Amino acid sequence: MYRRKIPEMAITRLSIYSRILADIDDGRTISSKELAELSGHSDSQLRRDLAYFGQFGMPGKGYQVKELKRRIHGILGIDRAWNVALVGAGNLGSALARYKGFEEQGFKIKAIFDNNIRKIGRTLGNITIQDAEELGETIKKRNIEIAVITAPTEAAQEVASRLAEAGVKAILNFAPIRIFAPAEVKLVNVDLAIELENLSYFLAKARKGNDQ
Amino acid sequence: MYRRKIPEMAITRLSIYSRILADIDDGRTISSKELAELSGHSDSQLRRDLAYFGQFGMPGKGYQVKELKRRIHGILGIDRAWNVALVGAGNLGSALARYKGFEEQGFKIKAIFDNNIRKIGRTLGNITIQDAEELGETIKKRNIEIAVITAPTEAAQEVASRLAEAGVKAILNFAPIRIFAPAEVKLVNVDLAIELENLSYFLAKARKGNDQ
DNA sequence: TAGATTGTTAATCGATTAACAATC
DNA sequence: TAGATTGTTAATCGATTAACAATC
Repeated sequence: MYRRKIPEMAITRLSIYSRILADIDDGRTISSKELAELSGHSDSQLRRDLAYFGQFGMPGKGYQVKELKRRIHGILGIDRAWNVALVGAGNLGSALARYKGFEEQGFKIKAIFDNNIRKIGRTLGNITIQDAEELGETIKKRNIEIAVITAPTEAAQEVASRLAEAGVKAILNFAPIRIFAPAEVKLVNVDLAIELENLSYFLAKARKGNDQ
Repeated sequence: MYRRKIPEMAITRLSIYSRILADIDDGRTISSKELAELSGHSDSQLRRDLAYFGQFGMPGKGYQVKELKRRIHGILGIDRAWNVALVGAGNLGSALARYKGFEEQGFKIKAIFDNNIRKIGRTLGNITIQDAEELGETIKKRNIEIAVITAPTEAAQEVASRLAEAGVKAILNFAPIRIFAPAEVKLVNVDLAIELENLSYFLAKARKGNDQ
């Protein structure tokens, strides 16, 4: 086992392997070749990705599916539940609050905040929307470590700062703006406009007659 | 101007530069150093990203903001409007349909499909939800080139195949599954669970006492 | 002209792939 | 044992960074 800097993409791929493994029987073994093909990567890369974290397989046999799942879940931190707060109960926030997939993966929404007086007190997926003023106190009280920002662009930085101050350790930001957080807070951005622009770039390029 | 393979990340960064430039006055010039700082990259990288597409600046002066915006918009294909279809009018689909940001960037939702009889005929952000059966015909009739899949996981591959067959050129897939499309269809996946798992990986690592 | 800043090359860095000895 | 497949090294590939001649 040798630990260097681990490429972020390797973590993303571990999530993908884990997704594929979920549909595979615990009792059997699987080779790096088979699992790699199912997930759209090379066997070489899969073995390399796993090697960052130790030895998992049996030469000549492959990987014990049950054990491999367990190890990958441990690495990804999804062998336990995480408490999550959602800030911003607009369209996207509401959709995420109702999305079953999070709960299934162990991400439990424990608080939802908004500053719109008409939304405060209503419930969303059986969580009561709270006044954003209560953010700091609630986050501490409910041991919330992950926050999802679905607030409007103008409010995003202020929200991020307050989340960091309240002790949140990781932020998933959907506001289309660069936000700053202390170095100890892990920040990931999901920007839907950027994804669409990626598509339109390819379309425009194809139109101009370049080689894909 | 020299054209090699252009890193996908360079395109993502162009979107970010474009976002920053939107708030900057058309009349002035801006140096690679200033724009790079505002967007969180290096000046060297910014010049490199632009260089893939030609010469934009004036040595000694910097870039004319108005012209730079125009060129980047052209590269990204956001100097025109694109017709978009949304497949799946559930929570996420509804949120995206109501999201103003798309329209502003020139991504115009021209059709929404679902196969739930109770949803068909209702409207979402002034588009009438249509029966998914009408997908092929409608896509052709309305010149839709981009589709967004917000259908359930089980339906995603079938939807993608029908979209490709109908002539869609690019697909943004929100279903947490690997889908296949013909090589000429550009496919981008946005997977919320993977993003959250990226966060939990870092949290779990920090817990185990490793260096961030 | 002197100062500033580009566009581009060459050097560096990091990630992926190929190959294979070790091992079941 | 023969065949299969791992874990890891070395080679390759690609992206980022540093440096600077060209230019305004």
